[in-house]
Amino acid sequence: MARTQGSHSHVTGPRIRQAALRLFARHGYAAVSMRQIASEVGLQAGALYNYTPDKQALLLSLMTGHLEDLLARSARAEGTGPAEARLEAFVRFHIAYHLDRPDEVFIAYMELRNLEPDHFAQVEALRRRYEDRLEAILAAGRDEGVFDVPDTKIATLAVIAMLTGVTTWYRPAGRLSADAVAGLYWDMVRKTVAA
Amino acid sequence: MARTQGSHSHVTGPRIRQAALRLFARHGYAAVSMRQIASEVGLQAGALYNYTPDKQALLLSLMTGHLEDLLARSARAEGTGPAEARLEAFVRFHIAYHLDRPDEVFIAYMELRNLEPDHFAQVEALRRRYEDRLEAILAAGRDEGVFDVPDTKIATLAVIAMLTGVTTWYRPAGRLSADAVAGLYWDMVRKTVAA
DNA sequence: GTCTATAAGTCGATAGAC
DNA sequence: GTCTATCGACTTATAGAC
Repeated sequence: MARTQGSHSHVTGPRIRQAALRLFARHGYAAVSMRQIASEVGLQAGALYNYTPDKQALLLSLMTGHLEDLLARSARAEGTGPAEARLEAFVRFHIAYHLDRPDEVFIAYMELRNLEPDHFAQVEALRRRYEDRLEAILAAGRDEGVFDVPDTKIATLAVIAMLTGVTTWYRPAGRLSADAVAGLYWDMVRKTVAA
Repeated sequence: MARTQGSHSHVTGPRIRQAALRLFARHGYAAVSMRQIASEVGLQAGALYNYTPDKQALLLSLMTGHLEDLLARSARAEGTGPAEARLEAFVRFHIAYHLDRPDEVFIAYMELRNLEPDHFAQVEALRRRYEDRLEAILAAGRDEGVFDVPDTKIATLAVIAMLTGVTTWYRPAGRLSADAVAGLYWDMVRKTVAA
């Protein structure tokens, strides 16, 4: 039974992260001020510094949090079957996850250039690990003889770019459901790598 | 024989645009100040306003200039043959053009959210016209019976996303030439839409 | 066409009261 | 933990001298 304190740090922290995420995605990291974030949460700007050492650390934390979650969940979704089954699971997972978290996906890609060099390297390493998961599937399928992929690295980047592109146009109220979209993309990916 | 004037407006204007393009692509529109652009060209900030009414107009002009050039050149590259030949021409043109102008491509996509609503609509209309060119090719191929494309709109967006993705990883000094990359992508696109 | 100077406001971050 | 107040630096854009 934790004693009720005058503070709300356990709820304020997440609310700050959520507000920052939304504003960064909408207007861009450089265009959003700490005062705007604070105002969104109902605080004064100075109070934010109880939760983050500075604005840059807030951005970094949003990006690494997203990519670590992406990695952990993709591993669970992928399973251990034959390459084609793992590829289908990867495609359907990737689309569902990305359509569910458009803001996270957006800043993890668009705000890379606002990261200081050390932080950029950290984020790039996580992204690279995700790409490597897909490349391993393509290489396995080629070895099994079910995929024809002349260059697994290029094919990996091409497939990820194609799939991630859904976030630029998909709207929940649009003519296709997320599942229908995933089905169409899986058809295209399957043909792209088919032997 | 135009009289030599004390001014250099015919050369200063393009140099300002070039500096702005490079800086916007590198650091983002919101993170770049007019002073930085001026300094890059060897001017004081105030002098920039002889060439653009404000910072926003400079960004808009860079984006529309790029997209209008893209549209005009793609029309010439595409030709009038059968659908598969036009698709191959489109793919090879798109990759060559994008690898040649990474900064223009980057800001035309990344800085959309820094456009005022009217300007955003203007840029989106140009982008849409480019997408429509590809969709027309896919629809023609389906009618000819050489392509199997269940949803031409989705296929259009998927192919463009896949192709444009090259700009995020391609480096001229890398292991593959631009032509080799275009060949690999053409193989993948061909399979993606194949009947 | 470019300069200097300036207006009028915003920025990130900190200090200290409560 | 949050507030108010503030520092010093920076911002876009304009005015007027040359």
